[in-house]
Amino acid sequence: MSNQTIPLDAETKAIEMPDDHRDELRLWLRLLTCSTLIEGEVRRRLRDRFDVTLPRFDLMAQLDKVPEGMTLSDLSKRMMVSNGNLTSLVDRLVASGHLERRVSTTDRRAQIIKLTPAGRGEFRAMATEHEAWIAEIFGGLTQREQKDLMRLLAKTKLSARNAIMGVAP
Amino acid sequence: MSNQTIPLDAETKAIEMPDDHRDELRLWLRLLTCSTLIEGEVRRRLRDRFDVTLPRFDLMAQLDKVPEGMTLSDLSKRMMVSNGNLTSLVDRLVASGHLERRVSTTDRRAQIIKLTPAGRGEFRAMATEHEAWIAEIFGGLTQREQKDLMRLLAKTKLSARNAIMGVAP
DNA sequence: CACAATTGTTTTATGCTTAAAATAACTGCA
DNA sequence: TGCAGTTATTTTAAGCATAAAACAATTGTG
Repeated sequence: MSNQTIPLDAETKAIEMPDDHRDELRLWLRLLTCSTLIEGEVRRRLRDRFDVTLPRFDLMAQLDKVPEGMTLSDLSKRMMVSNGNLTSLVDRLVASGHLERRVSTTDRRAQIIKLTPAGRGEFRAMATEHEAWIAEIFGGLTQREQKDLMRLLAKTKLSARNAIMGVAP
Repeated sequence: MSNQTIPLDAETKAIEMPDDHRDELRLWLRLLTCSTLIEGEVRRRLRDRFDVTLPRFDLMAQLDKVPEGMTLSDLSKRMMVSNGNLTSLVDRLVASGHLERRVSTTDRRAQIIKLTPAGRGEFRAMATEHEAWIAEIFGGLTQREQKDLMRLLAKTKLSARNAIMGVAP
């Protein structure tokens, strides 16, 4: 398809370079670094403070938003993880008393998963601290910068989705 | 520590809200969504086009930058993964002929890992396509927007590092 | 030299993640 | 009704990831 870039080094742009995509690559690596850095710190704190993993926290966060609960399939769509993944995750959270599952009355294949009162209480406590951690982590940015970043990330998300889904021509 | 501004923008702010960090939370979730979305697509394409996983690609990318190779410890620092993690990853890539390991001449504990010529050739081919994918994914942003995003992410990285390490007072 | 501390790597136990295959229940329709 | 196709979930096999423990070799210091 494309002619590849001839990797002359950093400052030598005098010579022509048909497809230079290194700026985008740097941008992606920086985005990934930020994400990895923050995610790692959140994992660490959840573990140290509450002895909980991020996947379990995320799962409870989804359920907290929907008090009546939802099926495993709904949950897997919302969390953007595979269905099989959730089976064992939910199992463990049921075993620890955070979640409750009951078979749907209208569809015997499906199960409705929801937080137990205890699970909800525990989650809320964690969520409050979690929110403060995130505020601390982004504290070096001004309101204005946060707003700009938000906008640029929204645009990035759209751009990525188009590249992934294939943009309708 | 800091008194935060009370963001009076949305509709629900008549009632008092002592610590509202929801904007930062939204920002973090958006950053994470972008990162997850792009990473997932890169994984998918690496797998479909080259039958290689992202961790293996990343490992080879690090080694491609240093032709003389490096120790497992150096590699784990650069890749920000645990040492034990690399053991099996390197094993597999040695088995498939992409990597070569030899015991250091100066330190009998250490091993120098490097790409084989075949491994390097294969990696270069993958890297070229990979770079084009990333350019495609970020293609919806103007040069200006990319530059702004780069700057804001640099600042985010700094801010996060400060929160993590504990900023020197 | 001796030996404590450090450094480089592997092993172990545990958990998350996926894709693909298997199982079970539901739905639409001839 | 019967049955093909779809949908909900679980199982399986493989890989990635970590922390902590174990081991081995090196370094620094009295």
